[in-house]
Amino acid sequence: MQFLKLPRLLMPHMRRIHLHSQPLPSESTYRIGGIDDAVALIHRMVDMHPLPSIVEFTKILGMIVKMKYYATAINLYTLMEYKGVVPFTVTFNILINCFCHMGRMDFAFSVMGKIIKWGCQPNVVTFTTLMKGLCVNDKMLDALHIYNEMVARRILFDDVLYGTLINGLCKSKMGNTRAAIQLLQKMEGQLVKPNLVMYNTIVHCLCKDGHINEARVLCSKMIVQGIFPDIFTFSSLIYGLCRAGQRKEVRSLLNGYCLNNRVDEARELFNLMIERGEQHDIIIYNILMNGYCLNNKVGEAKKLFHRMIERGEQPDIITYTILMHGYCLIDRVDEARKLFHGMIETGLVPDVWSYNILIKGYCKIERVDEAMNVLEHMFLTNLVPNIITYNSLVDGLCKSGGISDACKLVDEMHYCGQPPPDVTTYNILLESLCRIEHVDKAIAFFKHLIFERSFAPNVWSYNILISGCCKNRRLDEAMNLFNQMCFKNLVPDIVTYNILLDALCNGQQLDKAIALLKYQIVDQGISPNLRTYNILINGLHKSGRPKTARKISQYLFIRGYHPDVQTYLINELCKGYH
DNA sequence: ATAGGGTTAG
Repeated sequence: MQFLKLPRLLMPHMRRIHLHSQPLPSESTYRIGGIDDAVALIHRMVDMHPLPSIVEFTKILGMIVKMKYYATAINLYTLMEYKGVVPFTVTFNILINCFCHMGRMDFAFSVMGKIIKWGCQPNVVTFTTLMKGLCVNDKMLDALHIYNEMVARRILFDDVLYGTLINGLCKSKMGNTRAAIQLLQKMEGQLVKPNLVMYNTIVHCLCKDGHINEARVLCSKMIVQGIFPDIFTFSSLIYGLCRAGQRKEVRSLLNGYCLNNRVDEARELFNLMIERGEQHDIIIYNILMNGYCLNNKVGEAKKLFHRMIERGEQPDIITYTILMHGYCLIDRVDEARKLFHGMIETGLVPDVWSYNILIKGYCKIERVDEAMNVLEHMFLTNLVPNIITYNSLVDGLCKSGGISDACKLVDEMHYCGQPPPDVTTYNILLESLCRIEHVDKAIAFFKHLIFERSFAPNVWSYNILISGCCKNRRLDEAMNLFNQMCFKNLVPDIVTYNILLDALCNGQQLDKAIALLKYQIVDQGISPNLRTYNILINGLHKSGRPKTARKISQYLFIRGYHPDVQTYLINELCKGYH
């Protein structure tokens, strides 16, 4: 792995900068140790007579950008221009890159005007930089427009431009991986050929989205073309196989785990890699171990853990956290704790994340006192808990019946605020109030929060209260809350509608439920989920209307919504949840 | 040689 880690060690500040063109009287080489050195150097250079060449200035600006000091780079450029340094295209490209990273696409575009003003020509790099900026700032349509603009200006595309575009397509909110694949296919007969970066980009996206089979097809294609998978390709595939079949919403409902049998395929791939002597590293071990943990095979994960140590790989903090999480998922928190101490013994310093896993674990098995002890331990080591730490504790306190302690903790957060409570903190309390105490108390507390603590409720907050009202058969109040949330421009989601549908079905108002489904859910473009299906069909069957149930099934089916065997199974598992 | 694409895990 030395090979891969090397570039990371070669940080910009380790480089030496040579001012061959205009040496200073005393020395011709500067050591740039950090951002301060770079800034100081530019300040000295702008006052030299004659001025050093623009190439030297641009080199240093480039280093500053690599250190991610975008605003600094821009300020220094302004100083340079003021002192009479004449920029060229490369300098402008750096500026555009800075503005893109700062999310200021308006300024990035204004640099284009500057380029023309200074008599320079934008080149393929200029456009690639702009395109990347538009992609990451979620303006994919404008990015495609850049592409057309380049065609009009007859600027030749190169592999980096295509790589940028492919990545943009894959990651855009439209999730257009298919378009990216099409673009790749179109390139095959062209001058610029698809390369490893482009394939890896698409394979990674396909795997993340769970389209593991398509990713494999693409891998075969790249091999046929003589492009061989590297460590990134393998890690994407292994990650994809570990997560295959795991639906995010279900995973969260089932407290993080959901079974699939493709982890074994992931392991086969891993073994294949090792047999072939491919490069592999700690990250691949971590991905696979996490796959085992999420699929209820902590034992396998632990075996892998020992194996990696035998092979001379040093587990890192993430390795330990993954294993700890695995044990917490099956409620073996003491095992997680042992690992935690083992980690400290090897000289690793636990971070907030690893503490949070332990705290969450103790809360889940209702040993909140020990969770609080862990919090104390965090304070002792001068680690600052984050909002997840506190929210886990608040939830734990609520679930073990200590709602008043939970309120106390939230008050502390509110008054001494490091960190202050967020909307999730309050939602946890509201949910608990609805469940344990009374919905009236929850609503009163809700109002208090809005007026006294300028609480900004979200859709989830309303869902909690609406559900609370419905469970107490107070449909009118539920509808009032529903209207209130719409009035606040909060858009009800499928969870909101499922709550209402459930209430209508329970209140024998099935025709209203059907109208809600047709005119407020489907017509508004909201996708019904499995739960929606189940609520309605069950409701209709219970009311002795099997014909209507079939009609509704058909209605949903022809619109592309249909449950399969697995979804029914999941529905059964998730009963009682919305 | 100064500018632009994929950095995967909790």
